[in-house]
Amino acid sequence: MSYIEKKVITIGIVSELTGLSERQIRYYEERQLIFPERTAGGTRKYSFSDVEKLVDIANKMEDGLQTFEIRKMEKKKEALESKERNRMIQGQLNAAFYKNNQSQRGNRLR
Amino acid sequence: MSYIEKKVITIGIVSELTGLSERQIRYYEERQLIFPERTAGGTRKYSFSDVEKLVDIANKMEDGLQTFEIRKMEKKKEALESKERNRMIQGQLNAAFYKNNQSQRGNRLR
DNA sequence: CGTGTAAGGAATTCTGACACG
DNA sequence: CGTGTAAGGAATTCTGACACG
Repeated sequence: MSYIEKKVITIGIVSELTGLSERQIRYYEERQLIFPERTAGGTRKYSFSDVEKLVDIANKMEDGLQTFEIRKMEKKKEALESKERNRMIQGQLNAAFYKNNQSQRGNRLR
Repeated sequence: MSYIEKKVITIGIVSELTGLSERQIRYYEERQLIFPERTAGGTRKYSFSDVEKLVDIANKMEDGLQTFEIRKMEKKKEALESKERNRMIQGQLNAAFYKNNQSQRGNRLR
């Protein structure tokens, strides 16, 4: 896993990095917009990726969006990405199948 | 500045990431092997780069090196890098000077 | 709905010191 | 020299609640 995804930053630092209050950051978690991990003691840990997402959320909030709308946009984006992944896997399968077919045919010709 | 250099990780997390005790991590700072930043309240903040350096230090300590030896190796490495930087800058200057000379000569020939 | 705040408690971190080998 | 540990205090974070609009 790359550094950008590693959950290692505590909420105070995230607050400084994003300019958001800790209250806001916790609230966006309550609304299922971000998903920090926890230490054994219960302290939240965020990744740089989370920080980026929070900045994005902050921008959308400024645009007057509500948390549930941002949540929806997020889910839609994930659905698109999942579809794209499937399309690529399908492409690989097709390519492999085609290649396999070609070699089968070659065998038959000899 | 890239994420890897940003000082955002507290000592507890660094301890988990490196497997070193907090005591060890603080001691290596005392011996000038790492240089965390501080929050306004005085809490140490480390970067992923620091984490990597700590793992490297841990390996060297296992090899029986003493902190001052590791410190020396570090300084030597920095000196080499500085030299290399200078060499590259000199190279760029030479190239620019040569190019300038060529165009000067071209002007003279016409 | 989204955010500030005061409250009380728990987890985290800090420093300086003593101990051991 | 390098590290563990107990001590006391300060900074940080946590939750649940009340407030406002």
